[in-house]
Amino acid sequence: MATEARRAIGERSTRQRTAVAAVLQEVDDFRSAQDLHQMLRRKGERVGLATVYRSLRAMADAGDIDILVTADGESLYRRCGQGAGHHHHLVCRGCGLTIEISAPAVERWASTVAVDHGFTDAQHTLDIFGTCQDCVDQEAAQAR
Amino acid sequence: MATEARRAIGERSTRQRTAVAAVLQEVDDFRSAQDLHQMLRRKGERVGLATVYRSLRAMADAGDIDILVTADGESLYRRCGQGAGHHHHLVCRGCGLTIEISAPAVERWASTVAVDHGFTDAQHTLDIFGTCQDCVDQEAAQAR
DNA sequence: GTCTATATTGACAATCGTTCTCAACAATCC
DNA sequence: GGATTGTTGAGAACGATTGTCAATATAGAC
Repeated sequence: MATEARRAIGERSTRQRTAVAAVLQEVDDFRSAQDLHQMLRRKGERVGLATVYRSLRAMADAGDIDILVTADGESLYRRCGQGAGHHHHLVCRGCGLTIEISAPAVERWASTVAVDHGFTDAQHTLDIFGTCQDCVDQEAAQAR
Repeated sequence: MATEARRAIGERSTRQRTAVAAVLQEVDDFRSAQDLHQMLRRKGERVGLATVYRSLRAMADAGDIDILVTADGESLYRRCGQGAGHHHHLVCRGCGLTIEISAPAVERWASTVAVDHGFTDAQHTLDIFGTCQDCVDQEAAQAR
């Protein structure tokens, strides 16, 4: 019987978990779990969908990846700068291009707002969505 | 055959739609569609779940209510200050207490960030979650 | 008020992303 | 090698949301 505390998920290194981490390294933008599962299949990696979800959740809990919930409730995942700490995202609606943004001033503002209203343990979400230059150009080309 | 353009949903005023709007007036915080449906039933109003969803979507499209998507993908709805324009929320994780916040400086910042990176048609989401004073007090009382 | 056109409703099926179940499996430690 | 136990996979289950379509109610014309 173990005297140590219960181990967190992600203790063992397995082929599947390595594969999920690897495929996340290949893309720069946010992808859904289903997308990532498809990518793994195409690469010939045989990983169950449930395992993809479990691995992603474990990585998110460990702070190794970012999660972004879309307006229709789907969760998107993306690796983030190791140890980059808290940051936000500028995401292209067309191609998914994602740019990480730091905004210390906004952090301070959010913190102040919370304190001013008597709130403690404050966290916040902040993401900007738009259309990047490339996608604007493409749309213009297609409209022709 | 009508020569006019297709009418938007929400053209007619019905008992059901009035009921959904009324129940939204009774609460100050964000509620799920399922919650609101339950509240209607308890009040004796017989409104189908699908109709609740349709009404909420119509109101959201008209800009009469706010939508907030939780981390687990559920959509929450709340009436918002009529014509208050764009604003953000400070939400209590414990009781759901919601405070509307305006932050012109943040609006400008977000807009600038988007433009600087060549993004157009930018929108953003920004919400702060924390624990309000009342909930902190309650937790402290229970821990005793 | 009556009539008509049609927007709206409701019950239920269908969809979709995500989580659960549990027997089979494999990583780690001895 | 063998035991222990975290992990996996297939499919079922789940929950929120949307689609379907006949029945109904509303707004405006008469």
